[in-house]
Amino acid sequence: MNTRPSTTQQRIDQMVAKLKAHDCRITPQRLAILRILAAGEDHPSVEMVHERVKHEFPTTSIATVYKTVHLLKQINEVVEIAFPDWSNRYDGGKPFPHPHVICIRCRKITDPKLGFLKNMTAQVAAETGFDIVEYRLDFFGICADCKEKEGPTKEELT
Amino acid sequence: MNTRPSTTQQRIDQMVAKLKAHDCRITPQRLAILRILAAGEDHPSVEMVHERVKHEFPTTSIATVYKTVHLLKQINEVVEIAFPDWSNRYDGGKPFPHPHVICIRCRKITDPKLGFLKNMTAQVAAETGFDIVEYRLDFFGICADCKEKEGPTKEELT
DNA sequence: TTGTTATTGATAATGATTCTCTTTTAATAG
DNA sequence: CTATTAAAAGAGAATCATTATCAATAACAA
Ligand SMILES: [Mn+2]
Ligand SMILES: [Mn+2]
Ligand SMILES: [Zn+2]
Ligand SMILES: [Zn+2]
Repeated sequence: MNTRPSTTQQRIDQMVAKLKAHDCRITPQRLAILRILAAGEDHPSVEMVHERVKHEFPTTSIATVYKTVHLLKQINEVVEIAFPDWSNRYDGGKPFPHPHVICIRCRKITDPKLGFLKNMTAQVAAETGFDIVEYRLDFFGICADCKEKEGPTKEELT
Repeated sequence: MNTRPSTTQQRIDQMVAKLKAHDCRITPQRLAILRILAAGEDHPSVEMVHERVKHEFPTTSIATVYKTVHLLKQINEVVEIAFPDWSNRYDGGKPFPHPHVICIRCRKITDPKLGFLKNMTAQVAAETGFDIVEYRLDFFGICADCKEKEGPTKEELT
């Protein structure tokens, strides 16, 4: 039933280890935040993480969530999917650049399985003379659930 | 010398036509903003556009630039490259989704020529069940100029 | 030329994120 | 187990690019 892949626990352990390596303390709040992020899959916002953490620790400040997420970003243990129009979203399950598919209706964010990204950055580096350190690839559209709910859409460019 | 490809004038004309089709008025300020955006290549921010427009019309408000850029975005005559950390940038030369290469030192933004994006969105649509309406692909790195200025860099993740 | 109405320009408001500062607490050693 | 100390939590103010507001101005059709 509730069988999570053991990789989630492994990810938590990795994150804790990395934090300790950086002389950071493992507080109960941090551990809770970290567990939520490590689960991945749902790409929550800071506010969403805050809501969930409060179930365990009701006095948790949203500032603490912001600070923890920022810290994890610094040490490359979480990927930030930042948006100018709405809240940033986070993926602690795959802490390296990877593409995302984003529903512009319900804002669901998922990780597609794609095979054509092999040597994308190498090709760009050769073409432009840049040293590429990371990339960001987002596809925007309407998810299957939203399509079903309101029929086919014609134009809906953001 | 100053031979611009005639496509810039064509782009200006396209933008003007589209604005008229939407019952928008062509003011001198708008035309100036539009000329700057149509030139493309440099991907300016609103503030940069404002600075340049003021050479022609010194009383121009930055609000006018924001409003014009927003309008052009609505009618799909400019591509917005939005950032959470710094000012958004705009490309009026190629008003359709295309990849960008961004220097994290000097913030130069260029259009790479890439050939592997053929049926990228189709593949994602098939894989995820989404109707993909647009995408965003950014490569972040150090440009050739910046590399030269300060020697090779090891880690510089944002 | 006139009338209508979109646009301008100046300024206030917004809102997610960051900053500041005091209190609390994790981690370590004795 | 307790004391020590620096990191972290929590609360609230500050930031800043962008948006909203509104009176004054001007584009454009008649
Ligand atoms: Mn992801
Ligand atoms: Mn471009
Ligand atoms: Zn959806
Ligand atoms: Zn550079």
